[in-house]
Amino acid sequence: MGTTLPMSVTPAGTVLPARRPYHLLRTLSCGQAFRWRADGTGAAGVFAGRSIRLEQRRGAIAVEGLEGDGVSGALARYLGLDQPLRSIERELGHDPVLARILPLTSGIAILRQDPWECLASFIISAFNNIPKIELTIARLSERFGDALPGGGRAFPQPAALADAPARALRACVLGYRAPYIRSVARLVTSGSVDLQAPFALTYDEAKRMLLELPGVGEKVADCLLLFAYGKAEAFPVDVWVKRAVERWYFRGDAKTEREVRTFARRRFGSLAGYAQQHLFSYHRSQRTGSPGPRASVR
DNA sequence: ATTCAGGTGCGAG
DNA sequence: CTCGCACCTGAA
Repeated sequence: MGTTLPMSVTPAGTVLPARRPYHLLRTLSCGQAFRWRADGTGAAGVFAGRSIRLEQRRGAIAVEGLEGDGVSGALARYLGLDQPLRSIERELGHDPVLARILPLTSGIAILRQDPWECLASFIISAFNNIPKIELTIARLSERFGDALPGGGRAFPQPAALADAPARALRACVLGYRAPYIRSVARLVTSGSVDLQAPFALTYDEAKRMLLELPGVGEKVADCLLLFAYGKAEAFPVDVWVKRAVERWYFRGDAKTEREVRTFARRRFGSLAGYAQQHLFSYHRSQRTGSPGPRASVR
């Protein structure tokens, strides 16, 4: 899917075309990535070693901070601007539950994140809560990430974490996940694990490989397959999605994690990942009250 | 104080 | 192979 979308560069910055129903803030704030800071109209974060800010305005994404870097195409791909959301949501809308939810969650694309950052981030997410996940990743970046030209820090390179003293990792509130992070960092740094490999593998093959990594179980593996490797048939089952599926598809009857995953992949097929995002986003917004899927989650 | 939070790795049956 | 449980840590 190496798309080359048309784009334009103006003195004000770069502008990427975004087709309806693409929704930038919903995409960046539904738990796929943990470093974007929404600020009402847009979001600030790091991409390709630059601190940038994004803002959606009628059919386009305005980008500040990326002038002349020649990575606009890569950014468009990262943001999922090339994904046919209209037809995807039309298809998902055949499901009565999703048909009811979609008006509130429409426009969520699947990000194409860097595999390493995604791996480390979702290991950290295990048995954790979002504010603390964000805190941990922010501290790791501040302490171990490369300084960026426009201020801010990159997500830490594997090598930076591979050699990190246990004490320094503890200061980032990693808790019991610290050894997992250091282990995967060493595996990647040493070359014994190739994080590019899953791109060329099938969903099942790639999942089998990822499950070998310390700290990576079914849920984290599916997050990686979906958010980094573009395997849209992945359906990560976390506590929120499990509850949502039990409630809306099984009248509240308890199901095992495996049953939920099997059910979803069967029902939604190659679009299971999108279905998961809508279910997760909607259910979580209900539980946590406002601001809802449309706005930022601080 | 007790419970919960976007699970995973264990050992036991 | 399924099931039950401990687990860093901070906020409610």
